[in-house]
Amino acid sequence: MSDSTPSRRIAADLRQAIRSGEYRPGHQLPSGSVLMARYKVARQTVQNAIDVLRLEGLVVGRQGAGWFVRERPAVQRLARSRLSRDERSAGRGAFLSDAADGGWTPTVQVTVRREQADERTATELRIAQGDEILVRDRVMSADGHPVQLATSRLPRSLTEDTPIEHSNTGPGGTYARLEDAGHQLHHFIERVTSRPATESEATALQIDPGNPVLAVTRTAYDTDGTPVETNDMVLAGERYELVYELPA
Amino acid sequence: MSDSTPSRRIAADLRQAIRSGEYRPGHQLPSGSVLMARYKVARQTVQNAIDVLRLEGLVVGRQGAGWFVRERPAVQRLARSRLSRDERSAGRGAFLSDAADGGWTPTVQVTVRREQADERTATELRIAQGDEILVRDRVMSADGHPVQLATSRLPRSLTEDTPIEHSNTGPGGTYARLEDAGHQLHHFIERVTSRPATESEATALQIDPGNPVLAVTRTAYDTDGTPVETNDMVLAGERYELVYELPA
DNA sequence: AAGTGGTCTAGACCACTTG
DNA sequence: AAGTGGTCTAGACCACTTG
Repeated sequence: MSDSTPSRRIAADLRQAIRSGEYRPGHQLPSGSVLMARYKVARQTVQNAIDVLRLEGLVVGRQGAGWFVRERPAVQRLARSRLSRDERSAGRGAFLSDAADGGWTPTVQVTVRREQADERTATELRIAQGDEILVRDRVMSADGHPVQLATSRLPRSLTEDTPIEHSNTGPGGTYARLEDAGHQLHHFIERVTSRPATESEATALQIDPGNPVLAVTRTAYDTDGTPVETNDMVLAGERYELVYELPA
Repeated sequence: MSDSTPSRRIAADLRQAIRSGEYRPGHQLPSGSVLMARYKVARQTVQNAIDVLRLEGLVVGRQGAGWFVRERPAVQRLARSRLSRDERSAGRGAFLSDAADGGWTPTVQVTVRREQADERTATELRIAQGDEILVRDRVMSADGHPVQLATSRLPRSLTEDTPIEHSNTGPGGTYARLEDAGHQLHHFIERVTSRPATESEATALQIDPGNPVLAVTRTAYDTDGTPVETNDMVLAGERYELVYELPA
C-alpha cells in the first residue's frame, strides 16, 4: 500500500534501514547516483523518495554534501518545577533549570527593545493598544544547538529602571526581578499548540521548514490577577517534551 | 530570498493570495495547467510550488479534483478544568466537557481489547511486563471531523468486572468508574511533544502525512501515588490548543 | 470525454562540498 | 576536478472526479 510507487518503495527501504539501525543517526545515506543505479529510476524519483523521509523528519539534506540520518538529541524535559519560586530563589531561570536537570550546557542570546503594544499584546496584558512595552527576544541553545526561541513582552511601566531592561536580568531572571519590584507572581497560563515551522524559525532552530514546532504562549499573573508578562516560545517539536502536573 | 527559484516564487504568490483572503478556506486554487501557462514553467515546477504550501499546511490536494485552501476549524481549547472532579461529577468526561466549552458536537468511536503489557506500558504503570492490561482505543470527532486519537491502558486488575471494560463506561467515563471502585485520583502528569504525523495517523485525522501532531501522554495517579491509567493521545496540531495553569 | 493532481523518465544546469 | 543535492524542462501515463 505504501509502496504503490517506486519512490514510496525506495523510501520504505531506506526507512527500514534507518529503523533497523543499519544507517545510524548522523550517518550518510547512499547518494542520489547510487540509488538511481540501484533502483533503475530517474533522479526525480530518488528525490521524491528522500522528500518523504525528510517530511517524516528522519533525514536531513546538506547541499553538496549528502543526505544524513537526523540526529535525535535526547529529549529535553521541562519539569513542572521550572516555574517554581524555589527554583527562582536558587537563582535560576526556567531555561537554566532545564539545563541543570538535563545535564547540558545552556547559552542564551538576548536582544532587548521597546515597542508599542499591538492589539494581541494589548489584550493579553490588559493594557491599551499603543502603550509602550518592553520586548525581550531570546535564542536559547543547548550544547550549541538552538532549541528554543522566546519573545517576552511586558508593560514598560513595570520594567522602567529595573534590570529587566538589561540583557542580563540577574539571578532568577525576569520573574525574580518582577517579584523584587513587588509584583508577587501567583500563576501562569500556558497555551500549547503545534504547527509547521516557518522559514525563519526553521533557520534559527536548524530544522527543515515545515517540520513541527511547539508554540507555547505563557502569560504570568500576579496576586491581583493582573497579567505582568506574556512570553511566546517556539520549540523544536521533536527535541522538546513539555511536562505538566495537574491536580485531580 | 524565498523566491530564489521559480517554484518558491509561485508558492510565495499563492501564499500571499491565501493570506490576503483572495483565496478563502475551502476554495479551489488555479489548476496545474493554468499555473504552468501563467508562469511558463513545467508541470514539476508547479508541483514543487504546491508541495511547499502543503508542507506549510496551507493547502490540501484532492486527486482528480484540485488543490484547495485548507479549512482551519476554530481551535478547540482543552481547559484546565477538563480533568477536575467537578466535571466528572457533572457526568462528563474530558472530551465531552471540551465539546460543551467549544460548542461543537462530539462523537467517539471506541474499541476495547485485552493485551499483555509491553515494556513501556509496564514501566509507566509499574506492573510486570506481560501482565494483562485493558486497552481502550478511541477516535474522537468534533462536528464529524476526527480531531483526536486516544489509547488508554489500565492494569486489568483494576478494570475486571467494571464498566471500564464496556464501550460505554457511563457518566464521567473511565476516571469516574475508577473512583467508584475506590481508586481516588490524586493527580495527572501530561507529557507533550510534537512530531510529524505518521501515515496512519494522517489518514485517521484527515491531515497530510508529515503535518504536525501533538503527542500527549497522560498518566493518572491515585492518592497512594500508584499509576492507574496511561493514555496516549494524538491530536491534529493546528486544530487543538492545550491550556495549562501552573501555580507560581 | 475532458479535466484534475500525482508520479514518472531522461536529460540539464547550478551551488555547494570535498566523501 | 569530481561528486553531491536541488531544481528545472518537456513530455508521458495513470487514477480519479466531474469544476
